[in-house]
Amino acid sequence: MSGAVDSVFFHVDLDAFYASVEQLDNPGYRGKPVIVGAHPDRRGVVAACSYEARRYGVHSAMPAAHAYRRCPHAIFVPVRMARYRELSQQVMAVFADFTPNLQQISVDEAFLDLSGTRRLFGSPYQTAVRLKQQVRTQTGLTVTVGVAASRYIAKLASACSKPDGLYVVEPGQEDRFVLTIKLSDLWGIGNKTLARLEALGIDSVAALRNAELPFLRGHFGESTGNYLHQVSRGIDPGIYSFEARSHSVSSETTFEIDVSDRRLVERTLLELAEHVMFRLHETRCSAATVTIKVRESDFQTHSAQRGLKHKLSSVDELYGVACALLSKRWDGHKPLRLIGLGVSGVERIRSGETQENLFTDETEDKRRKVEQALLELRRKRPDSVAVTRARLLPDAGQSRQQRSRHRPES
DNA sequence: TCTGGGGTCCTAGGACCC
DNA sequence: TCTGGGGTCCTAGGACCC
Repeated sequence: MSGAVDSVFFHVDLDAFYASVEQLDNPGYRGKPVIVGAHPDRRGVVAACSYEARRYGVHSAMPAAHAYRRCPHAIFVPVRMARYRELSQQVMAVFADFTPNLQQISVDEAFLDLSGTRRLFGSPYQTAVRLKQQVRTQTGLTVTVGVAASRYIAKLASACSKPDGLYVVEPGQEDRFVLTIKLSDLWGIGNKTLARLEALGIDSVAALRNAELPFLRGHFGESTGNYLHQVSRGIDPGIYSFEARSHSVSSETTFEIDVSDRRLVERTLLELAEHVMFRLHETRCSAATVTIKVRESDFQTHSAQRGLKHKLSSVDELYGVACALLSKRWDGHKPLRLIGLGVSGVERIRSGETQENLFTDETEDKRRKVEQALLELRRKRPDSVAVTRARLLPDAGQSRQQRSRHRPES
């Protein structure tokens, strides 16, 4: 498999992606501070911002109200995820012209395995220059490319040369390269770990490298200890595997004002159940573990989870489990800031798997068909209110018992 | 300053079994 | 009686990333 050919990985990152798309689509925004995310009057944070906004100290994950104080003349725009996905696909298509070994890890970044392409494309540097040009001419966007013999180092290399950058770490230089990186810029070291490291007198990559492995394992556990030991030496800890395993699907809502009205909380939970279940149907997946999450006014967050003996088959079932879990974690009075619902252990429904196996109950089977029809209808007419369940409409003042007997309309 | 939404992975304790 | 030790599964919470 390997051996003769040196590995070459690109990590390619779209610069200030959401904000750049807004500037691309709205020429009037170019050269100005653009902040994508929540409206400053409302609860929420900055999802992305242009480099012009960063000069005022604005950064992603900052509360929108805070960003407004720092940069009141900025252009605040909401997230347009569908548009970003569209452009993301165009960019990924450009990448695919360079290699079939393409690993997209989020909407705005990807790893490209370009091992063994030297004769075809020239040096990795030349290839990266051409890649940047092609993205720019075909989409109008700029990217930063990090090049290295491993994914982890390639990712660090792109991170330290943004925006519109290109950085090549030559093979064999990895351990020297990581010494130039700030400890806080190592991927996988967040604020908490940083603070704990500093409390131990470790405030640089060099200091981290001097720490013994048993010491790190003792303080941070086996996994994180190994991780810190490896990355401080420029060794790829191997976190980006291709393995297809079960995953999770979730949806959550932060209320504009904290809510203690049980009916409103349950109605929101039902909306979340619909959303999660539709996404499962859409991808022909199923799941058997349900988790709810509540966040109280003081930001204390709790969750409750239950594994089921069978795969979930309907919104009503998911909603039923969610309500049961909710009463475990919420007394029905304390104001809630957020409610969330998720499923895990999500797997593709195998094509050979008959519906009889999956849904023994005939009613369940029927219910699922209705739900799939609803999904289709929504896909064709996304704004359609007609197909919204009666329960979701305002003033659906039914008792919970009535609700549980309620069937999806057909 | 007042903290989104969508994910992944890890840890730790308790239950349960042999 | 006075009680080991290991393994696995489940659940809750936390750290981190984009």
